[in-house]
Amino acid sequence: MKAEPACPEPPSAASGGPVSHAISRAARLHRIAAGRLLRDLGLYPGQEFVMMHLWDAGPVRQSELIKAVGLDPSTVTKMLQRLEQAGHVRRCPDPADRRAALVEATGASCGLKTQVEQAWRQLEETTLAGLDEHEREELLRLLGRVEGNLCPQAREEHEEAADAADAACVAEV
Amino acid sequence: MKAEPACPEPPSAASGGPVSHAISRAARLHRIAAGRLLRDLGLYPGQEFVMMHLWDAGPVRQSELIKAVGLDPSTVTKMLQRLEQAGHVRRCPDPADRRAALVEATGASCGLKTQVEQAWRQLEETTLAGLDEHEREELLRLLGRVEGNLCPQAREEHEEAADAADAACVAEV
DNA sequence: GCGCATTACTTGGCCGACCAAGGTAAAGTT
DNA sequence: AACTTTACCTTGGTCGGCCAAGTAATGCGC
Repeated sequence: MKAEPACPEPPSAASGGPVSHAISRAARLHRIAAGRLLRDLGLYPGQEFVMMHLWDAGPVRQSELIKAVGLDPSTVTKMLQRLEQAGHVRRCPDPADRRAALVEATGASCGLKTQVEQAWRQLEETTLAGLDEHEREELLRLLGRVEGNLCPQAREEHEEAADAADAACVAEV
Repeated sequence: MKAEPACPEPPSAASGGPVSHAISRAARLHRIAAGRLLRDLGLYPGQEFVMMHLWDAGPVRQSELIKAVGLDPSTVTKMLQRLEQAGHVRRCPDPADRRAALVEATGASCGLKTQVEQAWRQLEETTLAGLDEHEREELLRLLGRVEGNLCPQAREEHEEAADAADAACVAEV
């Protein structure tokens, strides 16, 4: 055995935001689990989203892909470079717009599609084991709300209310 | 305006696992939001967990810290190197065990504590805006279940049932 | 037609995070 | 006492992911 995620027990310091902590941790474990399943397929966690979109959208402009997965453009660029090098993806310049690039999944990646979907279903089931249909829907609904709360670009008003003096601090000998 | 996370609308391809998708996306947005708040404090997302533990646990062995945050040892090592260089953390060899290292937050980092807690509270509130107390508890409970499902080290039986032939695939001209 | 903003992507840099492999010191065995 | 295992940490490499800045082509106003 190696690192053993180990499920760091009830987080002593859930002090500030218990839900925030829970989100981070659950997501990390989820990503690791996804990574394990994907690894055997030759994909790295994160790439599934790109491939999935390409598989069921066909050739698309890179900009559209970026919008679809919601990642930073630079992230997608690098990911595509690696996916291309791995043979999962092909890119060619858009004849209609010379600054744009068209991206599509290669035929070779086709076989992966089924496997990735299978893995993804398995991950879903593992993740939600022991939850009934109602709970799953509720979780989905709540996560949707969270997503909605977090993404609105309008987050200008930072509301800096930093006033409280610093309390006693241990450490520092 | 720059990238604008943009909240990529109802994910066309939520096909396989809707909840898994929701977790990934919500977590990513959450992390970005955390990053924005933390950035002004001179911390990078992820480091908060380490600092929080150090603040309310005092000097600890690195191994204990690793167990507490549940990250890979190498991740913590590098993070500590950066935190040390930034002056947030101090490390010294454990006199009782020469292979171990003791870690503690520096006095300078003390002022940060309050601010981080404040930021973390704000993040929690932003994340959960519009959810009543019952919904928050429910979300926390469900995330806890997910965490439990995902972390059990016993994930030996991979259950490879890859049999279905690959379906039709578009792309590839 | 010319200049300027927009759009589309790339490059470089930095971090968190993983895995794999290594080195050293303590604990357990024989 | 010598050997083996285990624990603790580090190094190196690779990825996803962000930001900031840069390049190139398009479109718009004039």
